[in-house]
Amino acid sequence: MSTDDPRWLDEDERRAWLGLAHLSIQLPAALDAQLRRDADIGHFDYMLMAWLSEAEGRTLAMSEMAELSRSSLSRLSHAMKRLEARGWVTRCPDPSNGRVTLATLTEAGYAKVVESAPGHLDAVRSLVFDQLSEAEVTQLEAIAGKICGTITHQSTT
Amino acid sequence: MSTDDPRWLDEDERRAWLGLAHLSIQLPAALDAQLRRDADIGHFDYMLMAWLSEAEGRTLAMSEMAELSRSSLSRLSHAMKRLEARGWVTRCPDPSNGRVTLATLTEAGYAKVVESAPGHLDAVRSLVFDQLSEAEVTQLEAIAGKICGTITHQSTT
DNA sequence: AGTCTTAACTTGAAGCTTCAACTCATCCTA
DNA sequence: TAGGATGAGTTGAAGCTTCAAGTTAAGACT
Repeated sequence: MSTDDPRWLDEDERRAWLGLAHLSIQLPAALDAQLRRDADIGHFDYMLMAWLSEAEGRTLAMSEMAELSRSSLSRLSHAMKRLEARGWVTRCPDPSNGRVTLATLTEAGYAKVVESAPGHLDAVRSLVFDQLSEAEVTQLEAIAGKICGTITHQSTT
Repeated sequence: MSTDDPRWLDEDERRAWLGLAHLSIQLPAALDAQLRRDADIGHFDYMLMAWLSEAEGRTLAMSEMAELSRSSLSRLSHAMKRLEARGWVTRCPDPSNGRVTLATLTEAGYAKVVESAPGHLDAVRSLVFDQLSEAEVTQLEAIAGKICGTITHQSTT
């Protein structure tokens, strides 16, 4: 793939790259820290429960969750084992398709989400959206969409 | 911090948030995968060597590297131990200040960076900058800068 | 029916990160 | 100048993620 004379980044690109690199380290770390400190749960695990809480019957198939959370099935499976051990979700085989596993949020799990959502939302607001203009929010969506779209395409190709 | 009636995200914000969340999962994973596959090294470890390769005398203090890479000293220390074991860096106490440790890239380490840089650069180009207009590059820098600035401030405050 | 392949997970080990505790050096202050 | 505080870094254990291998179920082919 690489040529003998790669096109290096120009000054603008370099600065943007540094910014993006820092962003993708610091933002997840900050959100994770908030949730761990205030709710004793990691960001990934929280997101899983949040997805479940919004789903029909608070239930989703493992593979649906893997897509939503952009994670491997393996990572998801380990995470769900943790959540199951804490009594926040249950898993059972889908009666209509034996190789699908359905995960359901328990009452306790739902309560946990409801309890920790405001603090998390505050963090997202104050770190991200309070800092950006409306225009920047739109730009951010476009930029993220383009990059993620490319990644998804490249790995399937 | 959280009020009883948090301000939820509106539709635009929600989409932007989803995009940003996916971006900060997928982009690091994609870059890490490229480097691991093509150069048998992780993205974080690679970045450390890249920083060193650009520094005066290919040498930096551990704490300088921690700032540059936005990582904890602990994470850095473990990573440097890996790189040291592979013969790519050396560490020694700063003669002029006994509590500073200076890390230096070895010849082998420099060669490793030179060898793997083009492939990594290609990935960054094709995933990020080939997808964005000049305007978007500028926007990205501004957006990332604002968010990271806030995070840095909040944790020091 | 019997075998082959693929899909949807699960598991255990290895690797990386985080956290808390510790060491050692330097600075400050009385 | 002794004693405490702070700064820089290391270490080991615990937790999380990734990777490779294994399991079970559903189609597909013969």
